[in-house]
Amino acid sequence: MNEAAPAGTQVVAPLKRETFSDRIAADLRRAIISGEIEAGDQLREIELAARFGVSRGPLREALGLLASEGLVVSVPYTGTRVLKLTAKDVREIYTMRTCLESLAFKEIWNSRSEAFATELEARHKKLLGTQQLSDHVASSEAEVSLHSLVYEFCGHTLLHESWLRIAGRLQFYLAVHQRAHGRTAPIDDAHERYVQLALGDSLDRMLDEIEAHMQRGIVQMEDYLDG
Amino acid sequence: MNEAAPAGTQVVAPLKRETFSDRIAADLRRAIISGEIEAGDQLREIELAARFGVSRGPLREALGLLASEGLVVSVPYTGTRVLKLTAKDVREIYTMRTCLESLAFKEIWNSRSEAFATELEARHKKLLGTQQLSDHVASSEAEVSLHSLVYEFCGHTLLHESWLRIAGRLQFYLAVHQRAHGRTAPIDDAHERYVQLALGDSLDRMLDEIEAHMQRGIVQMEDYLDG
DNA sequence: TTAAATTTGTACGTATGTATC
DNA sequence: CGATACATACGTACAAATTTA
Repeated sequence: MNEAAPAGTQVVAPLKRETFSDRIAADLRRAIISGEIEAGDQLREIELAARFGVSRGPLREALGLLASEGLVVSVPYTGTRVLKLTAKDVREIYTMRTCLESLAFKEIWNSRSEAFATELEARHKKLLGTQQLSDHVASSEAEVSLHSLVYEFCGHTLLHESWLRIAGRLQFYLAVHQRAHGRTAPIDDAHERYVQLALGDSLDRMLDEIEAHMQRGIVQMEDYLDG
Repeated sequence: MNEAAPAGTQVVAPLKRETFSDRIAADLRRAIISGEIEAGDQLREIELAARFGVSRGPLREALGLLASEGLVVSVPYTGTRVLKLTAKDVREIYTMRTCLESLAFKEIWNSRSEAFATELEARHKKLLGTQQLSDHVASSEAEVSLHSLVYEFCGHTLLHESWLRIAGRLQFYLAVHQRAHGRTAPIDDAHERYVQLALGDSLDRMLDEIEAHMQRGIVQMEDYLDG
């Protein structure tokens, strides 16, 4: 997850050299989401340390980061494995999202800026682009990025932090789901109405849309499991 | 090669399932909440490693855990410091709680068990006990424990996980606040109505109570900052 | 600019828990 | 049940990178 600075909020701080752990965590995250490392696979410290050209210290640190995001599961003295999502997990992600995203829109509603609107439409456009290219990874990333915007702009640090913690799992699910589906997105554009209402003038209708949007996500998942 | 066991490693006690990191994280958490280590203090790795009789490895792991709970803040190459709560932080904790706890009660409402009721009253009783003893740490722990119950019973793993991530910060704030106040609790029992409605038959009234309960917490904090 | 303090990363050895034969 | 292989957990010492004074 990139800590995208909102448009207009120029980061003054000189780019700090990221630590090895951060770089490795990012690489591993990408490998997991892209499916290069499959769900349930064991992550061996020595093997990965060699692969990334670092020692076990930073690598363990990176695994710890991914574990705190829930993307991998560590059991003391036994090992670390890539998360295997269950239907219950996905359902929980969606009910959680409904809760968090509703709060985010309540917080931001009366202070939505021009930059917010511009960036929202930009990310929507980007999402539509990736969907046509059938790039599962880019598409899932774009979808998460679109929904991230409200958290980035709402000014609620703790809420944003909580979102980042489940965003990785969501993107993981989206990528897996889309790969299994063989297509990159729902047939119709599920985000057209979302963007429109987010920039509209009725908070209540937006909150209803969030609820409905998430409900559609759950139904889609359950249909996939049955079919 | 070590010919004899170095002085620092007399920890020959048989390892239980708990790793060193977990034990140290728990010890540090307690030290921070109790005020033994003050807000803003720097946590030096070698110093702490010596204090707990472990090497840097497990200690860094423990710091990573606390950082993921938000109780300490790490900056690469500069150090790790104990969280210093701002008024905004506390406000965010309470709005977040409103959001999460409402969801928890919605989830559990139609499946509240007898065990849930029993345990809720037990924890309420325990809270009242600690408040009379003027034990700030125990009191803050008991209050967090009371509110934890619904998350433990609602069956929503992700929600419970999200709660645990902010529970530490909440307890930290409660302990600090109560120490500064010189008393352990609000003058009236703020949880009487909470428990009563949680076991009642109106979800809507419970949700209203959660909102009001959190609002009281915010007001109390702001009064304290002004006075 | 230099120097000190601290964190970060590397290397290798030992200890311990888990799993499997 | 025991032996063994394997991976993680932990210890120590040293080198490198970064920030601060």
